[in-house]
Amino acid sequence: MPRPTKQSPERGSARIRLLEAARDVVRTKGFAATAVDELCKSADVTKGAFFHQFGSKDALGVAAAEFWAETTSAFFAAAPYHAPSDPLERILAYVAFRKAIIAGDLAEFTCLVGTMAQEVFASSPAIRDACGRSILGHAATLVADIEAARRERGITGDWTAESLARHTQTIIQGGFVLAKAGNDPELARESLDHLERYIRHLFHVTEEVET
Amino acid sequence: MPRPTKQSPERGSARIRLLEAARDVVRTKGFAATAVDELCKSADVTKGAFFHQFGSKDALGVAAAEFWAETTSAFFAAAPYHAPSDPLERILAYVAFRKAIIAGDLAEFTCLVGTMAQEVFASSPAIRDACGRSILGHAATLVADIEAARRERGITGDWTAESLARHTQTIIQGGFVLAKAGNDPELARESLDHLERYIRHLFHVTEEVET
DNA sequence: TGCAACATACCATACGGTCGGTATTTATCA
DNA sequence: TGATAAATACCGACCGTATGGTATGTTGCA
Repeated sequence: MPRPTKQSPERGSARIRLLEAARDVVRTKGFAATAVDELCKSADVTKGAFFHQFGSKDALGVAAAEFWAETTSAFFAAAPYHAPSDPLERILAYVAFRKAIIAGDLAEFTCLVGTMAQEVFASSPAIRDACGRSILGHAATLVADIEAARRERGITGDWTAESLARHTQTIIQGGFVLAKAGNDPELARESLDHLERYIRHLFHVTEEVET
Repeated sequence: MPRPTKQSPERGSARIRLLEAARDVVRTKGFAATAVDELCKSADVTKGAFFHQFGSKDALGVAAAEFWAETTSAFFAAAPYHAPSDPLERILAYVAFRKAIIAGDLAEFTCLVGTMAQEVFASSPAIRDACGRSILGHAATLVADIEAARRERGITGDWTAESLARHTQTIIQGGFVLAKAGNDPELARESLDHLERYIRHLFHVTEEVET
């Protein structure tokens, strides 16, 4: 419920500015190492505003995970990989898109909720669950295309569309871990190449897919 | 250089006890959220001993990552997956072994250095690099078998043994992230099933491998 | 007039780290 | 061999700061 005023047009945006600051700072330093004061400074907001908007640092964590889920789902919904008419092509375009957006600084393309989940899975169930909903919710957006591709091409096998969708997220998240540990984004990209190869294998397509 | 005495036989083990405590506590709470005092209490050691052994909390982090690298490499060197005479079978046995040891509490089977790397990749290059060496060093232990299997079976393709070895670690690390986020170890196991299927595909083996 | 949205000063505690001191082992040398 | 010096391993009280959180006041709109 932000409310801008005439004298200070920035007023009311404190919540969103804090969520954006959390997204940027926490992705870089982790949740525990990020101080509330630091977020306030980064968002140019006072501590009073912080604790007015979020009752606690934990609540900010939950809100940040939900904010992440909202913004990323909007981002991926608008992404160009949905364009192909063939569902398998859409899936492969998704993988290519995920690979393409791995660029620049590590903290810019890695995943907020994946990082937070690793840190707080035991100490803060609320944050953990919000992270889980974000990751698994995103995985769920891939299921329909996988199932459609499977039906269309008469693919059988002892795997489910849901599990393959989650597997893509496993590889993306794991790629981020390797990229951070090795300080090299290429480590994340190369695993997406393996994922693409795996998917082509599953659907018996070794070359380019034609509609 | 620990040195036990007659009066206190526990003496000298402070360093190792601290490293073991770090392994257990940091895996559960993360590095930043783990206080030095807490490690001392958990290891039944005084703060003086801590800062005598490790000049700083950061140095403890580096030592913990190196300790992890040493203990895990000994663990995997002694593991039964090396038994098969066929290299491809050894690789598949490795994947099966990684799947088998995913049991019990999340903090018991997840990876210390993967967790730490995510947290400190930007704030502590020393810890990050130690984590990177542990993960990539472990990946390197798989390369020889992958190359042997490839040679033996005349497999070609636009992928390298090194990259496939790293890909296995991507899937393991990513599986841990999903397992934590979803609070369900099965999420890690199911991705290892996909990895097994992928490897079989790569080597044109769809059923059991016979020597 | 009431209430949401701040702002500011303040607080108790927890944190990483320091420091002077002691006990025990090891190296040195007459 | 025995006295002694040097070094290692450890103890525990203390320190300055940073931290999450609170209490109280102010502003501006409905």
